[in-house]
Amino acid sequence: MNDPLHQAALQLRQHIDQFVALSDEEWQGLEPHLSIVHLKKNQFIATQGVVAGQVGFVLEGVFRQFYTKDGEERTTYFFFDQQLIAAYMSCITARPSPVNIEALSDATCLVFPYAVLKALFSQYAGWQEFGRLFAEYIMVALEERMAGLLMLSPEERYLALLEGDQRHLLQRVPQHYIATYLGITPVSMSRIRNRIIPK
Amino acid sequence: MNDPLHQAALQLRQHIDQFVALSDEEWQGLEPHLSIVHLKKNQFIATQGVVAGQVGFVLEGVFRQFYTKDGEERTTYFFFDQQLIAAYMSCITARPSPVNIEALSDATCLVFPYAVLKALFSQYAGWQEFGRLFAEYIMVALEERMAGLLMLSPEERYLALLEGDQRHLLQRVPQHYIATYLGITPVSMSRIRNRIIPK
DNA sequence: CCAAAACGATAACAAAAGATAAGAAGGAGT
DNA sequence: ACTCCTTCTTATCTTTTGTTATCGTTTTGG
Repeated sequence: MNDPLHQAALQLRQHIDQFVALSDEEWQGLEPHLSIVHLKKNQFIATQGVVAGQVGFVLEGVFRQFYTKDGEERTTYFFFDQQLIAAYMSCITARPSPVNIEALSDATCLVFPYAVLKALFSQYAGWQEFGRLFAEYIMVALEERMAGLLMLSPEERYLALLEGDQRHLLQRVPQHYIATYLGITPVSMSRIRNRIIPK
Repeated sequence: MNDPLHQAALQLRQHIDQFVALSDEEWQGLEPHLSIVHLKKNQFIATQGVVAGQVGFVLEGVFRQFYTKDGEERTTYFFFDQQLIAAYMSCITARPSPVNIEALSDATCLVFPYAVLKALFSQYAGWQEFGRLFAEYIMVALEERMAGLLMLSPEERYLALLEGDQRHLLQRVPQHYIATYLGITPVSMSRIRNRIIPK
């Protein structure tokens, strides 16, 4: 019995159960394909221009997903413990990933091939439903993110971050990454902080 | 036989077939619940604060989806012929819609209750798969939209619109709606146009 | 057919953000 | 303990965008 792997697998199953309750048989479709990967700080688990084929589940560590353009980086998401992580657009479309995903700390992930998940979608009703619910979940998150970028000023976005579910993010991630996450420069964010805090 | 309704239903089926090939039986699960709705210009089919329950399919007309905040409007999407249309986030989450959807012209839609679709999801594998693929489709579109807002300057966003799949949009929609779609003011967009066109 | 409203361009000014550079503070690794 | 690198702040200058208002033009509705 591979104990740490099994332990991790249980955590993943628990996470997936928040979307759908899988039968043991359905779960057995995935479990044999799981493995554990250790990553060092600054290591990439997805690279721009490369078709992504792996899905991960963060056991420990912090990650950022970001675009680059003309040497500039814009962070689109942060990933923490107990979260599924993947260049999901690339998996779905089977096209080269537009984004990179980088570990911001030493990290441990459970990983499995997207191809396995895709096969499970067509094989088991439970997995197919998970696929829908998971996509819907991401969709809602993206909609809210887009609405924030479209509706709020940089200052309002920073305030929203301070007061939102993601508050913990500020303690665990360098500020210049957060700045690009908010669609502004680190310098500008520093000014905003200055404008806000005194009040 | 209700001919115009049946004709419209065929169009919808054809559209859905682009995601999955439904069996006749699966299709029959939806068809009886379809009806046709005529809308006048400026009429709303979804309203901020109200839980959305209907899904539509545009047979004719143009729609915009927009947020309001402090009396200001920001357009998040435009809908045209042969597209599914709904305050989908609200349907999925069963929470009050954050957005309005308004007809920009007189319009005709095929409509059905989301509850029917939801029931079909759990009843038929084909519909469940459609649910996943449709959510993934929207997800990819939202990701690209978010990336545009995060990575591109207003001018680049306008250029991207000029050269993108949505080019036709410019002919069919008033410019001040497009401006808020790009996350800028109409005045600013007018300046951008001036800066661009001479070249 | 006419009056009112909507639309788009433009100008002038204010506010905000970007670019760049310099410097302080803290950590990591040797 | 020391150096180097990263992170963050601050200052200056420039550019862009927002705001407000005005003015033709077009569209709409009565």
